Parts: sequence; structure tokens; C-alpha cells
Amino acid sequence: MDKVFNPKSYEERLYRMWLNKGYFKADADKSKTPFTIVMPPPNITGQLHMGHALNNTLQDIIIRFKRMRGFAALWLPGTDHASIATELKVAEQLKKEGLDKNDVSREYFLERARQWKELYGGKINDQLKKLGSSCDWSREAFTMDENLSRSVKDAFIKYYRAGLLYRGKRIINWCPSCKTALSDAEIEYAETPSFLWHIKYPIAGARTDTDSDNLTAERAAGGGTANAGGDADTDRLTEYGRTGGFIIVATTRPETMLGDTAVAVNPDDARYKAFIGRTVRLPLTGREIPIIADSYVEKDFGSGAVKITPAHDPNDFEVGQRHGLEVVKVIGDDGVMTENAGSAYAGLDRFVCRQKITEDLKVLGLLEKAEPYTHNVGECYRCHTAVEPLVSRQWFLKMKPLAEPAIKFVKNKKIEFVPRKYEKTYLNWMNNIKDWCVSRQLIWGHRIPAYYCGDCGHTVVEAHAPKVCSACGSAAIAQDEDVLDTWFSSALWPFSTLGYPKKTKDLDFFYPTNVLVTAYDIIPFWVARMIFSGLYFMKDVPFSEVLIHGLVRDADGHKMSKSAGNGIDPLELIDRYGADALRFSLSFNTAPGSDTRYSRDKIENARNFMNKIWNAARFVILNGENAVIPKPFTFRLSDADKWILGKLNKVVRLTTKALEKYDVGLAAAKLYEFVWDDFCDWYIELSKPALYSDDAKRRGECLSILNFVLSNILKLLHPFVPFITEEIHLSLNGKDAAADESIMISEWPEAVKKAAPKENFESVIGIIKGARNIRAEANVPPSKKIKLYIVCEKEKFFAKNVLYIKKLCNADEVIFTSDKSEIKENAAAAVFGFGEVLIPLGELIDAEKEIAKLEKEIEAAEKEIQRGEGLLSNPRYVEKAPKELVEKERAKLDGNAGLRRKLKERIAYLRGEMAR
RNA sequence: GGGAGCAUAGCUCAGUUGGGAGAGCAUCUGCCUUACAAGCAGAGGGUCACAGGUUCGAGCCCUGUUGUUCCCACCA
Repeated sequence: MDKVFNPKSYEERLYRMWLNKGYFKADADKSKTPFTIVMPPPNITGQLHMGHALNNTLQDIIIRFKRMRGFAALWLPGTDHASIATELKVAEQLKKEGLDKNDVSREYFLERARQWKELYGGKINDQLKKLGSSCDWSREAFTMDENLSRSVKDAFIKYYRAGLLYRGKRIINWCPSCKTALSDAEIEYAETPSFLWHIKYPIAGARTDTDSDNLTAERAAGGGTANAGGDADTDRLTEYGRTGGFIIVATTRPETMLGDTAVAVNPDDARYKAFIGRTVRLPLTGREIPIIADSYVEKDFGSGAVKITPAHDPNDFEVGQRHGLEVVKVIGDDGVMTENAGSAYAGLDRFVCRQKITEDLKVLGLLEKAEPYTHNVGECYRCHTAVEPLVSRQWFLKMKPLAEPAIKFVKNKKIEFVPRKYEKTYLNWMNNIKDWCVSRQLIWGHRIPAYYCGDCGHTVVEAHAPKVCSACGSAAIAQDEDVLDTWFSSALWPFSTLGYPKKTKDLDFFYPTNVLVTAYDIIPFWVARMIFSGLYFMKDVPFSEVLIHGLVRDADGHKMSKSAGNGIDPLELIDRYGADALRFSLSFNTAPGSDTRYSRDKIENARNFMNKIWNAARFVILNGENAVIPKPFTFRLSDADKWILGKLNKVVRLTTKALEKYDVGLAAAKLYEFVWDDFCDWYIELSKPALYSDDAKRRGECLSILNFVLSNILKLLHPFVPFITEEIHLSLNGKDAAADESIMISEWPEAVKKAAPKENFESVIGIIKGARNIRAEANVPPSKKIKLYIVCEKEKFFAKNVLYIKKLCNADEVIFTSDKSEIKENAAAAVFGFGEVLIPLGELIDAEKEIAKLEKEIEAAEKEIQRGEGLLSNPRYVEKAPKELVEKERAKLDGNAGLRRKLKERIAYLRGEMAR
């Protein structure tokens, strides 16, 4: 073994070795129980970030643990085509070559996208390998592979035939600059200061000068600053009930008024009740539109009356649907006003038009006021152009029938969320679900398998294009231009990757999968959709558990992101500290499901721990050279051996239990504590007297236990830190040919028998700690040897372990006594489990200081006594609290009373000494 | 606006069914003791956000308040 811990010297080599030996491969081996995890497929545009590192570390810990537990453990990796993200990258690339996405053919674009995927798509998987991910790369899947594309087609066709897919008009978010539809997730909201314009809409039949003809006349006459008729009209504004008045509507987007097809008020709004069913004359157009009642309108916002523009607002669109309103599209795909906007406005940019309309309304006296107003404006996440909601034709998946079983199976605990609280996030979303718009106006993705007849309009949904229309026989058949939402194929991932729609052996064996590991932010997008898809196509849950983890944030609690520049690059961390340190830092000191703030401290601490393990192993291996080492448990165990084996048993149980519950944070913490505190700080130190002695037999026995505990530690730690544990495992067993196999395929440790210590070895440790404390407080130089008195009744037990005490306290003389009065020296004392430790300090002792210290201890003891007496004198406590607890309290009280007595004796003694 | 979470040591966070508050980092003191200074030994540090309630007993359960974070919607 190298003298220094240097992960770079072995990580790559070991990963290659694992790959070559085929340890990651999982077969449908009927003699074993399957355990399956499908990896959340990273985007092919992805670069490994801390989120991926956390996600995949967790999965690798679980799958390595299960593999060691004897399962046919499959971790299935793959990548996602990431429709829009990739399309943007490719379009960007084309742009650099002076090409516009819209000017090249579909085929050319797809070819370029495929090339892009070949070049960059595998990058993230190479990065996952650096992390140590033990996935079965032979099964690596891609959402646009032939098999998976077949699943997508199959799913679409089955949904369609079941009547769950329909085509309809809906408002979508459109970027007039990129000229593409955007999904909700691709919109960013920015607080933008603007105005809330209050516009007067004349009740039809009233005398007004609002027709566009009049406006033209007004302009021709050179007017425009004031309107003579305006003042008279203003008087009428507040008198809603009077014929010939106005209704005031408030809007942040005046340009859309040209497409208004109604004004809506709340049905319970007393101010407007009388107007419902009447009409207003839409200013600037002269169109007459109805006043309708809809509960969507809030009485207290703005004027309480809303202009309804079904073509350019999602909510208005729904209102329009409910009331059968006309949809007038006044803004085009390019953000320019259409002919429907009228001759005065057609051809204007939407924002120029807004300006002109407010001016025109002012001229007409129809602008009541412009109130400063800050609101959220949706922007294209890429070019930050304000998105324009537009009506278009899309495919929708009916969600209600699919959501129902998806809710039921979670409520019935057929699928469990870990931690439990995320079930609420899921159910909340499922219960409020709307039909899913699955079509996207993009090129890169799964093209919708729908064909339309150019002659009769007949629609056919088939895996292959029909030659002629089945309805009219025409050959003019064209496929739908759109592709499917990326999440449509992701939703099928747990079974499409295993061969669906074919009934393969793998699908039969590995489905349903066991646990899905992902961050909470994609529960709605992905987890929910996999659940209803799995239930629909496989008639079974896609996984029985969902392990949710949090996000990795920076030291200040902000989300790590490229644009903010606060991200830490996991590859750089691996390079500098090693993959194991990165992995351990992500599993240690974290709670399931909550975000972690990540800073350099954490990985440095983890690296230090790796270094600790490395050196402990070196200690064991170096001492074992040329030694005859018997098999463990073939000899009489020392008290220290029994103690460490008892501790090992405990940590085996705790770690196993924690990992069964996927609580890696707890498992890591318990292992850390055991390795560092119990094994390194105590057992290794305790082993030194034996190892440095001339007793070859005892030396071998001690080494036997050291080897045993160390090799168990390595196995327990292996899922967390696979590289270092493998490297040490191979060195440790270098001489033993049978054991010279990878730790990856070794068995998970079980608790051993014969380990429980007969006597409480903890009190030996107590003695040592007490003595060290005295030394430190009294500033006894570490090199100075001391004399130690142990006052207790169990001399035999401690005498057996006196070597440890001498070594670890640096004492050259240990004297046992049961009668303290025999000690005729000036000494400082400490109390341990069964008695007291005294160290004669001669001139070094400061009696005053010692007395002060003892008095403080008496104070503490008295507080405890008071507490205990209080409790025990309370009859309700004695009556109701568990008996063992009451007994424990009584014993404690006795102990404290004894302690107080001893301390007082001690003070009296010191005072006597001082008087002398 | 709807929903969820969080509030514990200077910092980052654990704390299982209610039964005397823990870790890592940081701080202070002393040590290169032949595995490890990326280390060893020792020490200090908390009104468990606030106010009530249930209970013999509350960091934990209930109600309210304050602060804070996230998700969804995006209200003209």
C-alpha cells in the first residue's frame, strides 16, 4: 500500500477491473430475487452537476448494498433526448453556420441532431463512471432508440384507441422571437413595472363618439388633446344603473382589446347585475359584444369587469369556451397585429400597437386612468421575449381516468414515498390534474403517429403511414408535423427500457422495479406520469417505492446554477479529493428528502475520513507482515476484543437497518462514528501493547481481530465509498487466494456471536478518560509518567486490563485499593462507572483549584439529586411512568448521592492537607 | 391566491413510538506519542423561534403568532 492516500492511483484502474469482470451486469436469474432501479435519464445536453452526483451516489449505494445482500441487482442507465433543450443547442449550432432552423429541411435538422447526440450524448455517462456508478452499461438506453420509440408509438396508439387522446384547440405559450411553442416549464416570470389601464366601454345604445370613423374625423380635424364630450360622459361613470353609461374594464394589455369578444363580470356583483345580458360597443372597432357573468371574475380586483380576449389569454380562452364566444386572433405568430385588428392597427408590432391604442383611447376620452402596476410577465427562458399566448391545435391526453388509479395505488400504499411527506405533493398534483397537452411544435423528438387525409380530412393513428386514406381512398396523406412532449417517453421509462411492448424475459423478471430515486422537483413532471403510465400499460405499479432527495444548494442556500456561477463542479471535486470523498460528503450529515447546503468543508471532512481509513488499514497491514495470524474466534478473546466485536455487531445491525430504509445519512454517520471513534481511537490504541510485545501468540490473535473488524468495516463502507474499500480489500487479502476476489461480490456482514463482553469494558475507557482529564487540567506534560490509584471493588477485572490503562494514560504504576483512606498522597480525582481514579500530583496540584473544581461538581450533583427527588416524590410520576424508568431514576439518585459524599470527602481531605 | 416544508451550539445539520439535547466544521488549551498534523489528547459552547394547551413528563403531540424557504397558479 502507498504511504499516502492517493485516490488517483487506483480509481480508474478499479473501475476498469469491475467492468471487465462484468460485476455490473444483472441477469434474469430466477434463483435470485430481483432488485431493480431505473436511473433517471440525464439529458443528452447535460453536464454532470452536483444534483446528478447526489442522485447517482444514492442509487449506487442502494444497488451495491442490495447486490452484496444477494439480490439480482439491476441498475439500468440511459439518457433522454430532451426534445427542446437539444433542439435549441442544434439550432444554435446551425446559427453559427449562418443557417436558420426554419430554413433547413426536417431531415437535415434531424441528421444534425443525431450527430450532436453521437458527439455529446455520451459525455455524461463517462462522468457517471468517474463517480463509481455500478450500472449495467450493457443495457444503456436512449429514449429515441428503436425499441423505446416503438414503445412510444405503441402507447400513443393504445391511448388513442381507448379514446383517451383527442385533438383540440387550446392556448399555448408562444415565443414570437424563437417562433416556437414553449412548455410551462420553459417560461420564466419577471416582475415588470407597467400600467393597469382602465378603459371605458360604452354600453351599447349610449350616445358616444367612439366609432373608429369618428376617431378618424377627430384626427383629421387636428384634435387629440381633449374631447369635448368626455366630461359629460365622465359624470355618468359612477352611475352604473343609468342607460347610456360605460362599463370600465381594467387591463395590462390594451392591444388585445381589438380581439375582445365579451366583457365579463362576477354574477354576484350587485353593481353590474343589471348589465348582464346586455352589450357594449367595443371602442376603436365598433363591434358589439355581450356582457356575460362568470365566477372567474373577482369583484374586488380592478373595476370588477374584465375584457375577454379568448385568442390571447388562457383564462379568457376558458371563459370563452364556457360561453361559446368567438375567438378573434389579432396578434400573429410573429408578434405583429393581424388584419383582424383593423386597418388602423394591422401590421404594427404588438407593443407599438399598445402605445397607439392608449393614445387613441385618450383622444376619445375613453381612458379613465393609467394606474402604475407591477406584475409578472412571462418571458421565453432563452431570449427573454415576452411570451404571447396563442390559440392553436394540439393533442391532449385525458387525465381524469388515468389519474384515478394512480391516486388509488398511492393511497393504498402500493407505492410509498420516502419520506412520506412527498406523498402530499404527488396527491395534490394528481387531484388537480388537467388534460395533458402532449404535442410540441418541434422537430427533435417522437413524431406523432397521426396521419391526415388531405382530401377528406380523415385522421388515422397507426404505427406506419397508410398508403391511401381508409375513408376516401385518396393518396394525399400527410403525417402530423408535431412531436411529442419529452415527458411522454420518459413516462414509459421503467418498462420501455426493459423491452416493452414486447413481453421479454427481462420485463417479466425486473418489472415492477423496486425504488425510484429522484429529487422532489420532478414529482409532477415525471414520477406522477410514470405511475399512471405503468398502471395503464403494465397493469402494475412501475416501482413500489419512491426515494426523494433534496437539491444541492450552495453555502448560502441558493440553488446552484450555471447562470449564477455558484455551482461547484463535481468533476473538479473528484479530481482533487477523489470520488469516494465526494460520495461520502453527499451522504454524510444529510437527512432524507431535504436540501443540503454544500461547501468545501464537507468534502474536506470526507477526504480526511478517507485518509483515516487508509491509515488504519496501513496500520493493520504493516503490523501483519510476517505474523502468524489465527482464524478469528479460535482463541480466547480479550476483554477489548469482545468490546470491539460487540460494537461492530451493533453497527452492523444499525447500518443494515438504516440502508433497508434508504436512510444513507444515518448509516454513514453510524459508520463514521464506529470507524473513527471506536476502531481507530480506541481499539487500535488498545491493540498496541499486544502488537509491540514479545508474545507472538497474543500478537497474532490481536491481528486476527484487527483484520476481522477492518474487513467488515470495508464491506459496510463499500456501498458508500467503493474505490478505497476495494483497494484496501485487495491489499488486505493479498496473501489469501480464496479471498482475493472483489469486495463488490463479497457478502454483506452479519452480526457475529460470542461478541458480548462479560464485564463492562466501557469503565476501563472511563478510567483512561478520567486520568487523561486530570492530566490535561493539571497541565501534566504528556511525556511525564504518572502513578495511578484506582479505588473500586472490582479489582480483578481492572487488573486484567491494567496494561491498557498504563499505556493509554502513560502511567508507570497502577495501584488498586478499595479503601481510599490508604492513599496518603496529595491527589486529584475523577469518577468512573465503578469507582474513582486518583493521580498523586505532588507540587503540581493546586489544592485551591482542585477544591473549586470539586465544588462545581458537587453543585452539579446536587442539581441532579434535586431533579431526581422531585420526580420520585411526585406520586403521579411513580404511579404512571414505566417501572424500569422509575427504577433507573432511583438508582441514579443513589449514585448521585454517593458521588456527592465522595466529593465532599475529597474536599475535606484536601482541606486537611492544606492545613498541615 | 392555493399547497408543502423549515426554525435545535458561532456555521451546516441529526434527533426513531413523548422518558435527562448530539455530530461535523469553527473556537480555546496542550502535543510531530514509530497508521494518520488530512493527525492525537483535553475543554468551552444551546430559554430546542415565540405564546398557550394536552401529559406525571414535550425539541418531539395540539392551537395560535412571527420569521423563512420551496412548489403550483400567474388574477385582468
